Amino acid sequence: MTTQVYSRWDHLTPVERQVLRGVFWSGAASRGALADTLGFSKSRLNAVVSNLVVGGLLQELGPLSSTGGRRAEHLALAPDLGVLACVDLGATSLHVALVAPTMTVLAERREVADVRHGPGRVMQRVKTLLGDLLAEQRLRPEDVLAVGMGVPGPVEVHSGLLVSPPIMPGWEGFSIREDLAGLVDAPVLVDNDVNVLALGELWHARQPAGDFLVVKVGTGIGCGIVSGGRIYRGADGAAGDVGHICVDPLGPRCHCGNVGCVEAMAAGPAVARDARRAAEAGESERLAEVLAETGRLEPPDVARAAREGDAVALAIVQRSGQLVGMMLASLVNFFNPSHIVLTGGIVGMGPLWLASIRQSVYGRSLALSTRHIEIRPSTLGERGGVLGAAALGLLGVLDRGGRP
Amino acid sequence: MTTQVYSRWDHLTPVERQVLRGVFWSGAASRGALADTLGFSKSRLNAVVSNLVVGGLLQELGPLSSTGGRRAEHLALAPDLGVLACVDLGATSLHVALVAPTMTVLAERREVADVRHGPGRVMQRVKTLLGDLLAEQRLRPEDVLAVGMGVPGPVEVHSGLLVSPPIMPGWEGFSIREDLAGLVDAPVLVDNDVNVLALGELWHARQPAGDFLVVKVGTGIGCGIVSGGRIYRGADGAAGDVGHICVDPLGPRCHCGNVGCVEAMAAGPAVARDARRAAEAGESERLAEVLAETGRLEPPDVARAAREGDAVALAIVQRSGQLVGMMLASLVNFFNPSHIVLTGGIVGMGPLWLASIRQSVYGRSLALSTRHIEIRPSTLGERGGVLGAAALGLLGVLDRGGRP
DNA sequence: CGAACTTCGGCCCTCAATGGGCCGAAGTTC
DNA sequence: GAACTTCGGCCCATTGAGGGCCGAAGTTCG
Repeated sequence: MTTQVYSRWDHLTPVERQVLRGVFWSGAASRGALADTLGFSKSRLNAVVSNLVVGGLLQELGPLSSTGGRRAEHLALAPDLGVLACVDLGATSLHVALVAPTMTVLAERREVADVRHGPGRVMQRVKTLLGDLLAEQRLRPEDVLAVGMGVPGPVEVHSGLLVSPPIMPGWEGFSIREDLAGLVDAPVLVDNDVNVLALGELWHARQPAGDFLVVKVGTGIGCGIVSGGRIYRGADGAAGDVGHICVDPLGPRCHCGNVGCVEAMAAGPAVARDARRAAEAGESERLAEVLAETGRLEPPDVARAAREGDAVALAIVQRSGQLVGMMLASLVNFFNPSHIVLTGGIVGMGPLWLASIRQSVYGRSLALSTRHIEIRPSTLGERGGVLGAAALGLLGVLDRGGRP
Repeated sequence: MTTQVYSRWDHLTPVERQVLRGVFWSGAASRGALADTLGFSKSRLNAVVSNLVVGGLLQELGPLSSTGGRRAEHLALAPDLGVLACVDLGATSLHVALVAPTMTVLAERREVADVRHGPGRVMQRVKTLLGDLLAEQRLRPEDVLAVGMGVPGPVEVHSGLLVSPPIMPGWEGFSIREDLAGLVDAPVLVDNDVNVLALGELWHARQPAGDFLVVKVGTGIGCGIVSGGRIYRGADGAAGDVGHICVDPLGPRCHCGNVGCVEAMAAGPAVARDARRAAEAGESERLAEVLAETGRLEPPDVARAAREGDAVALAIVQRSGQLVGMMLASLVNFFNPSHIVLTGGIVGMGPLWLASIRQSVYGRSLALSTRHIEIRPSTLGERGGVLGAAALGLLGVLDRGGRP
């Protein structure tokens, strides 16, 4: 496995890419199923597949279970193709992983980070961690097939440049692609973190189809949009910036300059702020205790207090859910998604918060169809980011040969 | 031109359909331009085109202007293919037209209608008007290539059935397709009126691409969504139902059961209601005069009073614009459209209303990109509906052979 | 005013790829 | 154990795609 790997991907024909995408999406694919899915004749498909098997891009994993006749051969992306280097950068966290083309996490590192420290310090950690993981897996930089990375701000996907990230001062115009070029000689795909999460959910659904939303509520609030099975980025790549949707014309002023932004009223910092205020004002003994004992009061602490019966904490949790739900109700009426996936640190607040969101959304969704919309936490959990980044990197190579 | 026309369309190959779609979208197309657009070699394209010309589906309209060498032949859809029967049904209006495949309106009728009279009475008028127009143009029912129709409520596009239309009692489950089957033996394509308007705008932009919104403000408020150059309908076909987005948690109760719906506070009836209230309360002499003189007080009347300096009328117009703008601001943050097209009766209120909308949207759009979003009235004017319906019918035939 | 250059459309010919048919292998259901 | 299904591999005729070439029609120079 040398640099030839990269060039091998680079010289794939469009049809070969199409077949590999088919294998990626279908998961456990046989030749027959692929031919049906892609609308190929079995001759054509077989010609392409055998070529890819010989070339080492596809592997046969033995027979699948029978459906009444001879068992089909299980096709999968070859693991010795290389690995996907995946980075999930949050506002306050960094998650780096190596993922096989079969979407298995081979190794990972998670640590606290702060994007406000600027690209220099953060990217240094990214490179160090990636290097450590590669060494741990006895892999060389040439073995990296593609790099996928999610960042907590808008990205000009084509160039991979960050554009005016409000919570990422100092990153404006920074080229992650260029920065990582020294580490690995592979395509670098960068996108907004919610888009990356949405891609992860899309992969998890095992089909490049559907219309749904992935909403991340943490330090800020963002939304990944899947329309027709594809990530929707909007006319300028700024779609999904829902944190500054107004949910209360009489609400408090947000740092963006407007009033009543949902992010300023219901995201993590707002919950923490309200809880601290209640604790300090003596409105809630329970919250005051936690603050005194631990010195901090984070959303999960507030949720715990609410579950344990603290009325003030419960009101704060419900208020947050209600406001997020109001925003989501607008989106549901407009976009009519089949479901909404919730992620981000604040989802750790648990079922009370979720119930408030649901109540708020269902109460404001009038159409029969939208009344049954499913609102659930991500099943991918904390690995959603790196898995999405893996899908981003892999699809970047399969869609366009890594040229974003 | 007999029923063979329909069967001729029905037996087109996918490639032929693709070329015809290319001609439809490009407007004034030459062979070379088409080959480039579609990614065909000139041999391939020429083979298909000559076939279509011989078959009478395409026509050559003489040479285009030169670009430095021999002039290209102007290709267009043949007008003797048949006509598109187009119906634009509003909540209170009916617009029927015959349109040539080249998107020229051949004949039209417009009249007042009320969908609440139920499908029987309304569809009778539709059929009568279509029959009149056909007779006037000396066309037979067999000459109708397809029927396109927009209705003011959600439609299950595949079956052509109306689903739970709030302002269309009695239409639930009514099949327009079946109803019109007796009149013409051609594909019948039915969609929500805003989706039809969006299709009209898409055609007017001369390219099946882009991400934008078409917002209709009249009796209700609806929104047609164009995503990636295609009409986006959502998971259940209910997307764009923005009339019941909440813009004021303390607002008045809407007939839908919630409070603060933008439709209940800013659409035509709300403006009329506020104006009448102000007139009757003696707050505005000007409005009271109009009401006394004409016995009515419609949004355009209010706008006229505002332009003539009436402060109360101005406040009503601005309030409506402000509320619509607040809703649009949410959509802009979420969807990041390149522009927003406004249609519907209330657009007749003019520049004062538009200015309020713009001010409200720009004030709440924080991203640099979304600050420059263009908000403008439809350039298609009152014909937007039937032109969109024509595009719906024609594309229905070109996309899927009329099988919706 | 004419020669050189461009652009366009039609035609032909070669080459490749596509799809269908056929067969043997491997399982399942009686 | 026989009949039926399903799958993969192979072959081969046929189609259809692409490139090249030429003539026609215009434009831009000298």
